[in-house]
Amino acid sequence: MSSRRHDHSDSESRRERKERTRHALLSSTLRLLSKHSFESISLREVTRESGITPTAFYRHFDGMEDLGLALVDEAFGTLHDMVRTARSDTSTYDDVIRRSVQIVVAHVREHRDHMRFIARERYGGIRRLRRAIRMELELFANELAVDVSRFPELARWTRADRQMFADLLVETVVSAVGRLTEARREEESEIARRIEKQLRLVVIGVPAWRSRPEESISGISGDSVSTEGRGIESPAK
Amino acid sequence: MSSRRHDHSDSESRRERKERTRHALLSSTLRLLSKHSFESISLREVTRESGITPTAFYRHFDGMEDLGLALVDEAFGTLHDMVRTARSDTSTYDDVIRRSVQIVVAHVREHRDHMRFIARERYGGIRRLRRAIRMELELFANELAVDVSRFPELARWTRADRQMFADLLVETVVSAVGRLTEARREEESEIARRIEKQLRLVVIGVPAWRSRPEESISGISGDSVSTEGRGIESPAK
DNA sequence: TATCTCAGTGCACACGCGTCAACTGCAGAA
DNA sequence: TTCTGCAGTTGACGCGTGTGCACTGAGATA
Repeated sequence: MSSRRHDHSDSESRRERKERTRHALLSSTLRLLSKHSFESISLREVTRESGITPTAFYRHFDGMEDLGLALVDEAFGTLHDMVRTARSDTSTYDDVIRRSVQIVVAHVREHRDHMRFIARERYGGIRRLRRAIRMELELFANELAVDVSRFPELARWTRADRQMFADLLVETVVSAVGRLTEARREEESEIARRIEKQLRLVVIGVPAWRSRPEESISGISGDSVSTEGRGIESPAK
Repeated sequence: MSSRRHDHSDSESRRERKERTRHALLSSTLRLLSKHSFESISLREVTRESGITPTAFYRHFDGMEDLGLALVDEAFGTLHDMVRTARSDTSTYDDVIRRSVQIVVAHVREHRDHMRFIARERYGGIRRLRRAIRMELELFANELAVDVSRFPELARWTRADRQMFADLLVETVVSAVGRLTEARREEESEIARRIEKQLRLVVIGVPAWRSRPEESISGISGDSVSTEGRGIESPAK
């Protein structure tokens, strides 16, 4: 793990040192992000926090936007690991939802800064960052949409409906993650409880789902049957 | 609409002129917000865009944060009007969801900048702004939670469960609003269609809902019954 | 009419910013 | 052992920033 080529290695190789500085830049930025939006963080602030001079920054990144994209990679890297774990665990628990929520909460605890970065900059001021984050989240939703086909109920759905279902789940979780990253420790379990309920409510609607004709959104079509008698009742009066 | 006190009013009163400048500051900021996060917009930029000198800014606001809070008021002002309209319309349509989505889409079209401001700065870098926006959204959710008690099914729920239900609806809509504000006109109807489906899926789960004991989140409790046989089936194998 | 109020101006200040060109010193290749 | 590549430094640049102070001029008041 330490010898490069033959040996004599004493402290650190050149590559290692560079990697260490790069990492310092990333994690300094992450730290600053707990108080400020990415766009309002300056290159100089980051280097100051990392203990290097401003100009040395360019040995690692083209500019702040480039660093931001690297941050997206990093954050989603650990996230993917998490999801892989969650998925393999899944089969051993019959309450998929509860277990998943626990895993998410644990992940937020361990990677709070990464998760905050994702939850925030998804709506942030820098286009390319927003796009990159959204794309990754869409990717998750797509995988999930395929994944849930394992359930017979959902296998009967159209692909589009499964997509919309997965999208709802992902969006709900990401919103909750956003709150979690700002919550104090003792608020976490309350948020966790609520998101678990919300997911459960969504899932519970699955067997009753019946897709509708697609073209009737514009409001011109006459079809206006409410929830088709399977859903909620009409107001008391 | 024009005479102040007796008459002679020619062009504009002092108050009117001041109000006009104030509004210019707000709407300039709103315009700048389409490309940048609030925190990264400078006071000078705003005044430049409004056609006044930087120092005149302070005749209207203490600083940018103060202006931001005024923007929250403004944005939620029009939003409240919208919701009031939506609520009164409700009784005449039996598809509440479809109608509500239409109203939201229309509102986003007409107040795109306000809605983008809300959707973005809800996760933005300035604490007080985030807090103010969240508080207003919570208020909406609370009202909605009370409102849905009109439906017999939901009247039987616990208050906490209605709250979590309203919260899910609000969160889902706000997320969609965030996407809508960035969508091109021809993408709008697709987003609208999806959010309508998502709301419908959530609502369709309502009759099947049964609340659970609250204390079992920590994962120690032995209760691990999945969806109580009412929800989704187990994986195929 | 004369006087007061106050939204907006002009100028100046100290400071933080991103980036440039020239450099230093050391790890690794020859 | 010498040479080279490159992470990091130094110092300077022109520019944008928030804010303080003294001001102006027109609308409101008396």
